[in-house]
Amino acid sequence: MTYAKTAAFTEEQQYLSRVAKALAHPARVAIIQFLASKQTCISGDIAAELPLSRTTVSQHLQELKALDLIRGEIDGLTVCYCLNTELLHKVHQQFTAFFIEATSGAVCGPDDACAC
Amino acid sequence: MTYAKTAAFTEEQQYLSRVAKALAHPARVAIIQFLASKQTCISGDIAAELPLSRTTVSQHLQELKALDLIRGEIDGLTVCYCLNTELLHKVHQQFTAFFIEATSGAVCGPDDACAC
DNA sequence: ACATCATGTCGTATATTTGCGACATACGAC
DNA sequence: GTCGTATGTCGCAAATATACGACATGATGT
Repeated sequence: MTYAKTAAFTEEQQYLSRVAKALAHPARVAIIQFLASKQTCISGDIAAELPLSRTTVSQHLQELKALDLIRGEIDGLTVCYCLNTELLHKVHQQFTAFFIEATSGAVCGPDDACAC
Repeated sequence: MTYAKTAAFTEEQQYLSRVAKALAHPARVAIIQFLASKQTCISGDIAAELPLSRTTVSQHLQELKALDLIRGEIDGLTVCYCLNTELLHKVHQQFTAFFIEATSGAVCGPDDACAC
């Protein structure tokens, strides 16, 4: 991303944007929703469900795994992916805090009406 | 992003990922927080607060404006940016729904323990 | 050991993002 | 009108992301 001056931003801002980037692709959103829809963890069936090649899905999985949003357990021949619900809960709280901070001000009206 | 088969994903997944991409950069998170911190809307002071050139900040503002997350009112010589709190509230609800869906399953334990 | 199946990794082509300088535009003061 | 200020737009270079074929790895069955 050419984050020239990354150090100039808050840790909170950087983490929030990293997680947001993880969700910044419909395939990754779909992967998380798919894992959530199955009560039991699923392996490479994920690739079969998405309109992408195994390679691409694998890369998306690695990105989600890099943030520890999902976990992968090797079960013999297949790999068992599942959501890290604890971390997802924390991330949810952080996003909520951000949105509450952003919506509490209530500066703009529905149409326009800037309070300047 | 080379969204080869974008049509293959849900509208919900696409919108969620678009908003996530808007938050996928610390500068844009910082911009939203900055606008939220000021009770009154601020113009190009945003550029002065960030370690980026006016040009770059302007581009980030355009990206946020493209999603209608922020609004810009021209006030003579300066432009008055403010948050679209209504939309932000809706987006917050959508994110919350997504995270609740993702965390309700509770598949993985804290350490590992896949239920496969 | 060997063949087979499920995954992951590497290399690569294309598309997008990021950042900024240079220019264009628009308003207000004179 | 002219000048100075505040923004936005264009164009370019470098960094990332995206997608996938080809190959490597690792476990299972015979």
